[in-house]
Amino acid sequence: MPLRVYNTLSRQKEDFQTVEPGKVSMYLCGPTVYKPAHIGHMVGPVIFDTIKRYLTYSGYNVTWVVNITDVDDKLINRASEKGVTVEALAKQMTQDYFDNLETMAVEGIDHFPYATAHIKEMQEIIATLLEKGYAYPLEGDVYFNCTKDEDYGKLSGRSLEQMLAGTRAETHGGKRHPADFALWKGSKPGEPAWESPWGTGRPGWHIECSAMAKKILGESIDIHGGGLDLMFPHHENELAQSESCTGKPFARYWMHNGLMQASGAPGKVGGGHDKMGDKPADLAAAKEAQEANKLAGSKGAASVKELFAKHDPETIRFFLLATHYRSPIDFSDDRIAETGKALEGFYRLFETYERVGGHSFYSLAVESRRTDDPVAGGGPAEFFAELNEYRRRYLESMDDDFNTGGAVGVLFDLRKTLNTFVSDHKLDSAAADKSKLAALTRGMTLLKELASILGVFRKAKQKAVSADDGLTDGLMQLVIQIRADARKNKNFPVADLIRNKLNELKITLEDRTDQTLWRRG
RNA sequence: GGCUCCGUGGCCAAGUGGCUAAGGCAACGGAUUGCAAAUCCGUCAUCGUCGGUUCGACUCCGACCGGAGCCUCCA
Repeated sequence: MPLRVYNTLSRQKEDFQTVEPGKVSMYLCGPTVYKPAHIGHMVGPVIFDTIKRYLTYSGYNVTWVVNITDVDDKLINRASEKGVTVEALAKQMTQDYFDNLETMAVEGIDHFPYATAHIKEMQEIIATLLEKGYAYPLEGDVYFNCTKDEDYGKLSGRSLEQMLAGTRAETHGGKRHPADFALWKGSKPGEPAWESPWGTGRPGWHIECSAMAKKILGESIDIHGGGLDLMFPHHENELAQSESCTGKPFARYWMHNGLMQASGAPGKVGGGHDKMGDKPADLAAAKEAQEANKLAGSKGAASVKELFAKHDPETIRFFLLATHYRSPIDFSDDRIAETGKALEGFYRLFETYERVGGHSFYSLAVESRRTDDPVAGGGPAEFFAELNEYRRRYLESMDDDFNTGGAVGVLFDLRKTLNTFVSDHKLDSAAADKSKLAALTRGMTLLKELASILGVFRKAKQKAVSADDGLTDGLMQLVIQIRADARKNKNFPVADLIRNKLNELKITLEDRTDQTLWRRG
């Protein structure tokens, strides 16, 4: 079955066909670097990182661009609030963003173009648009002429008439149509500014992406991604500018990820308000309620760094991928903690494998490209049949518009099968039939291969390293030894006392047939 | 008011015009264990409501109810 991708433009899944065979160009709208990233900012990168991993696995050569918006009203305002230069703030926040991406195992981004480094390219597009009559200057600004663009609104499904009806005040008096948006803004004193044929100023928001995508990826790209909130006006405008400029389709597939929502956010009164409607009072109340629901204004807005202190980044990544990318996700600590529990079983399996197989799960070498060769090896045929079925189901899910939620389910099935294999063949004991080991290794390798596509289980988790670690381990071995003696002598009250006290210290003991294991938590 | 979208077991969540509607968390029963832990086996849904289309719908259409996002430079 071929890969199918949901295209916002057509509102349906389409067969995936690239502009150039074998190559994929992908553009994702990046952050405005004015404050530390919150979890919502990680959703797009994690999802598109996974998409890139899967496309690469499927044999495509992918080039992925994420822009950095380092000139913008919010940035200017915040810099002046904090008394630092726009440049310094942007640099600091960009670094924060990069750090977070690394922590989240987002590794596939090939280019991070900066808006301020592409002013010339933006001006070229604006000049072309002016030349073709798609733009007009107005008092030091330059506006895009929506009326001139016949299919304006095709991405978000809005018509100019509808927008006319829905628009309220605050539009620049001289604009020809309220929907017209700024390509170039004349600058006020003290703001970052560049020379231009239309006076000193800075670019409008939308033009950046058009210019950088065009420069790095070309006039027609394969995938343009972003949060659902960017569909209108940002993507709509980007699309309008780019296509009006080049006369070519800008992006084949527009992909929008669902937004993270803070569940249980204060003021989540939902429902009671008739949206933006009638009376000004209601309007204010509705707006307030809406603000409260926004991630940025609620407890979910804790910076990702704060979140990393509470949850393993791998758990967070898994949590994001357990739901379909187009669905909204309710964020809450409990939910992530639940995902953490679900992952425990995998880590336990990896430990078991290391004990049984003699080497680390993480050191297994996996296929980096998709192959049609059946998973095979010496051992029970039913076992291999199951492995093949899991791989088929996994790939089928991913081929269906990157259904990571379905793929995650397969991972859990595979885990169960591997655990069953270990327990059926008593591999986790001294009397293990070592000939079954190769089969287990093949299964573990498949698990690693499939998990790698999601960008999880790729590296051993960093253990909390501290100066006393050697001491702790030594002490634990001593305690375990003492308890083993007690158990041997049927002195269970002492053995249980030790175990219970350790539990209170958040240490869990696991008595196996030939040894006792311990772990924190 | 306009434009998108969603409503699956206690919670989260995948999915399909027709075999027994994935999986996770929680719960319960059992195996295992000195007792636990871990693991395994088993139990746990008719898919918001009402109509319609169809031989047949949870899956298509309509209405209604409930929820979300956007229309106002949040990813």
